[in-house]
Amino acid sequence: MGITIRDVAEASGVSTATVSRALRGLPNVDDRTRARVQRIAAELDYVISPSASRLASGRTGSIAVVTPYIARWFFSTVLSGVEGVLHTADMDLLLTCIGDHSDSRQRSLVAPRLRRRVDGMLIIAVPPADPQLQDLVALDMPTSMIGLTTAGVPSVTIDDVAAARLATQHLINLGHTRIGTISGSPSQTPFTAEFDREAGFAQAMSEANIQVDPMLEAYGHFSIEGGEAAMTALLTQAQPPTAVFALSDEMAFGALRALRAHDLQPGKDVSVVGVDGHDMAEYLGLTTVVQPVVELGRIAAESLLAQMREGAAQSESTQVATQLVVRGSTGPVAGHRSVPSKDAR
Amino acid sequence: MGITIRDVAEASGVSTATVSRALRGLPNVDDRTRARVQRIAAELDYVISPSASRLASGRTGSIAVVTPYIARWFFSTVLSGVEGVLHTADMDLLLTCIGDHSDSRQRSLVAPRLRRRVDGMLIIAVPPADPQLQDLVALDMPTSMIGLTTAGVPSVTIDDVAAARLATQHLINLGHTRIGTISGSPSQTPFTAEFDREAGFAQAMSEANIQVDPMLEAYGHFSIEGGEAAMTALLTQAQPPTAVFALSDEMAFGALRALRAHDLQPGKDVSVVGVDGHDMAEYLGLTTVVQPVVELGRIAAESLLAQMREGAAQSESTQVATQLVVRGSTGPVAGHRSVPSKDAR
DNA sequence: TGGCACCGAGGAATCGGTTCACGCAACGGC
DNA sequence: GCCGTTGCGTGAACCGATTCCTCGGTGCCA
Repeated sequence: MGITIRDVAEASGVSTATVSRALRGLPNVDDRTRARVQRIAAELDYVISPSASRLASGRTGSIAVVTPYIARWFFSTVLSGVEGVLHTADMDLLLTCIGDHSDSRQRSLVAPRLRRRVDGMLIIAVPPADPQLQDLVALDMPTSMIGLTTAGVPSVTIDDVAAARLATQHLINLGHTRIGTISGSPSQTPFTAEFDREAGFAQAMSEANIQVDPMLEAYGHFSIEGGEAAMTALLTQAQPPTAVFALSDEMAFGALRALRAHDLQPGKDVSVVGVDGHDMAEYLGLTTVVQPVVELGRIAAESLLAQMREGAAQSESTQVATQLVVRGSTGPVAGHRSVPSKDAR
Repeated sequence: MGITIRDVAEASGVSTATVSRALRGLPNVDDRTRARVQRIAAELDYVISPSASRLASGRTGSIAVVTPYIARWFFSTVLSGVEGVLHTADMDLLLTCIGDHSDSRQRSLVAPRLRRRVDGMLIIAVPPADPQLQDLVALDMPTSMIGLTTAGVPSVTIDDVAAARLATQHLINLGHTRIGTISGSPSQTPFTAEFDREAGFAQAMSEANIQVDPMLEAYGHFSIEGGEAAMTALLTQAQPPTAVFALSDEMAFGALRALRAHDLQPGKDVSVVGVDGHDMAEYLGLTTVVQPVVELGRIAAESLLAQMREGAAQSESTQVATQLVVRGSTGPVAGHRSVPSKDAR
């Protein structure tokens, strides 16, 4: 059925060893021999058997991408960046979702499955507390993490503290002092970003000597509906905030919707700022701190490949810059003269 | 280094053949023997080598998913459905993007790469005219397509003609007669869905004896910005439409935005209906024909697995039902008494 | 001219499972 | 008591590359 390396060897009158070397561009092959082998391989429509190659060499030529969600914006966008790099590097991309379809007893089956199957892993923003994460790290293979940091594992993230500060300072510069937050949830397993963004918010507030009002903290569970509910809760307070920092764009979207439902105008009656740079943020006129998500995936993939090439030597973590993009959803507090210069840093 | 099947065989005092059968649940193994082997394999922390297994058996245990986009809503959502099924079936999911990163000379490299690497393919909504598509089909392996039909290849789609009719009839029932369309583009390589949705629109119009005005056709390139531009173009006509059928939700989103920019109220001044059931449609109050996208992926994956099990025998194509979901973006034409009963079919 | 390094190439042992073709018992029916 | 099954297992031949070791030949230097 299939053409094997032996067929090519016979047809070109050399040994399989030479064919192997010729086709892979290894040295110790005469240029003319190499050319002939390549031509004959092409004529025969020879395709190498990955299984055999893997077995013999011990390398699988594939990378696992582990993610808690596939369809969510952040994750699929990262994934597209990853795929681009892996594709050009001629690596197979094995997609695995650590999700709820791994019911209780099935959980932690992901790690063993990956054992002899891939040469490296890319882990996208799994909550640090996820029990599967340890199993994965324990595999002790080249790994790079995205939007998630763990001791000893190289990672690519944004500076979430800085991003949150940027967003908060923007509101402060516009004169807001009653600033609410919409964060995830106190009970749910949090993402790394959640901690840091909360910390960044607190920092910015304390730097500006503004007291954080615990009444102005609401939980949006990182979803649109959650954000809407959270904003509604904030609006029905005795002293509602004049501005709100949502820890994610999706929650900010929900907040915008809640405002509309209350006949309030974003950026005028209440300001809303998010973090993420979601595709729809521009569409909805949301001011947000944009992170280069595709880039995150690309860098992590490149870094993983480098790590695999150079050996475990260079395991550095990277932080990518973010950028505040001001749109209509934020504006000066009533009766305040804005200080736009401060935002431009 | 690694524990091999031989180690397990020695430790349990049986041959490798028996270990292989015992661990894979094949017959001709005594229950007690099987239990012992399983226990010892677990104790030794034995993990089978996929490469060796693949080489020997000829099966790869992996499925390629080929898609033109990863980050776009439809594609990532389908993908998540696919992943769920493949994961539970214990199949590896190889993700490949047929994209622009395959520059001219690199193109069509996707198909040969897949040759001896996977047991089957899932192809998501590649434009039928894409030259790579033929190469893939020519591979002649178990395949299932999603949102795309090709002769001889089983596929899972919605009835796009019916979906478009549903959307159009909804507008007609509301009394609209000047109905515009926002479709892809006359020049761009079209998706299968594009043809059918246009056809469905035309059908519904002719059934209602409404003349289609060629002036009311605009091109939105299946993007938000495109949809916005298209709607703007429609609005600046001498006789703008009172309702618009957008061939995709994303274009409909753009249309809504254009309406807002012109201070027109969706569902009151101009009605807009889309097709897709995009996540954000509910958020934006868009009336749309919802297709069960995750389900599409699931069904296609299941069908592919069945096809691989039963041999090429049952290669049926499936059409999944859609549903009109009415929201605020559509409403009766000024001075019309709506006939809601007709929508309920 | 002898010795050495190097280049191009071949032989053959792996890599770690799968599976085919049997072997050996025990068992049941006639 | 004999023979045909049936159930469990074993041996060993693959699967199709990779790669280590070896080897002949050539050019270069001493």
